[in-house]
Amino acid sequence: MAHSKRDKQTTHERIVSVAAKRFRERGLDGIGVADVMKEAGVTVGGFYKHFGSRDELVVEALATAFKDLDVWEEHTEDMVQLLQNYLTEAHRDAPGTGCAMGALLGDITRGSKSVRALYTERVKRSLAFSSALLPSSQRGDKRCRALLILSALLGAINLSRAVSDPSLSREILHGVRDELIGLVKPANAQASPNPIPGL
Amino acid sequence: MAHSKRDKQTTHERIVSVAAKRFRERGLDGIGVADVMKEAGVTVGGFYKHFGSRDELVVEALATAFKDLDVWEEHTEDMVQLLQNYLTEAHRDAPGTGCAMGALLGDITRGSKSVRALYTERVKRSLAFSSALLPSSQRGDKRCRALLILSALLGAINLSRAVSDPSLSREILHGVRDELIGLVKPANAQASPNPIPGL
DNA sequence: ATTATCTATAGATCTATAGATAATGC
DNA sequence: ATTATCTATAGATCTATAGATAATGC
Repeated sequence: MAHSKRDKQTTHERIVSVAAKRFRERGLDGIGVADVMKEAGVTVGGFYKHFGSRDELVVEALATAFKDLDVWEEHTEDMVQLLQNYLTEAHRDAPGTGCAMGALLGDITRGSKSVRALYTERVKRSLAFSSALLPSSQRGDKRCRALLILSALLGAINLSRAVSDPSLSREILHGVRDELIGLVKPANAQASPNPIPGL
Repeated sequence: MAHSKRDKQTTHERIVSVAAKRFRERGLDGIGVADVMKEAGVTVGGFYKHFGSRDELVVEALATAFKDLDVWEEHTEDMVQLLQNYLTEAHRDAPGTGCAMGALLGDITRGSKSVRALYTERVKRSLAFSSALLPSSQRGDKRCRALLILSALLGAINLSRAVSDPSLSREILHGVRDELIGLVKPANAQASPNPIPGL
């Protein structure tokens, strides 16, 4: 026990990293500080030397979880690729390392002011990112299209995790994915603004 | 104290009714049995004469909350009407009496087997209902379109409740609503398979 | 001397149970 | 006599704090 200042920082990072994972898996109320500390390899007593309150950990963990989204966006080149990566069984089954906006969607409403503010900023960033990925020739407003896509992605990943029927879960992921791809794809014959006669 | 069998039944219904409202507002873990009993006008000690466990109350309350959806569906004549009623600020601000699929979306994943099974059945009913409302001439699969609409509705209502910026919240509701209406509308010039001349 | 972490526990909250009380209903 | 509800509490869990311990770092 009683290590250096440098060690304290890595301990702190370990605590936040464990929390960022477990909160996404079990919800913001789904794991207590004692269990987080234990999984980080320390005991509960030191917690308040690291955080002023439990909610401070929640805020830090949320910020850390959002970093995964920044990385995700950096590796995303177009909207179809984003849709194909987001709506997968692998993502559905790994909420702890997946999209925190999705994993915590339902928890945020009941969260603290700071938690909601942080989440709100992340939503704004995602909307800006999605808008920028959409083709400018798209009919209608790019902003509204981005709002629809974000809502559908968050709804579908949550729904696919909620239902207990595996084949329905798969159907949700693939159905919504294909439907959204159909909306953003450079529009083949079917959906052209100038319909080709006979189709 | 100590009323008739008839009174027990109405007490039971009052407990479930309070729970159906509060669970939607605060989540399945957001209110304890003591507070539910108190709001129903009884004390906590009688709880286990009404329910075998807390989870039994959750299941009954969920079933009761879903009855509001049955009523909603009965009063819904077309998809545009459904979208216009669902994605409103009034609905966003009244989760306790609103759509339970939306209010509890994020909680179900961590719910009991019975809770998830009940939720899953309700999702299946909603998908069948939405499919039936869609015009059969719609390009693409009606089933996939219904999956997209349900995901977008649940995602948007949750997102509008989560964000702390009121104007963003409004934008989500109205943007997704208009975008979905654009997808299902008997299609003006842009996307109609059988465009009516002059419309 | 300071401090990072430890053991121990206070105090709040929650589910579930035990036993008492006062009506109902054969 | 049965039973619907009551008061009271056991036992588990959780956040937060107090004080001890054993390293670090001036």
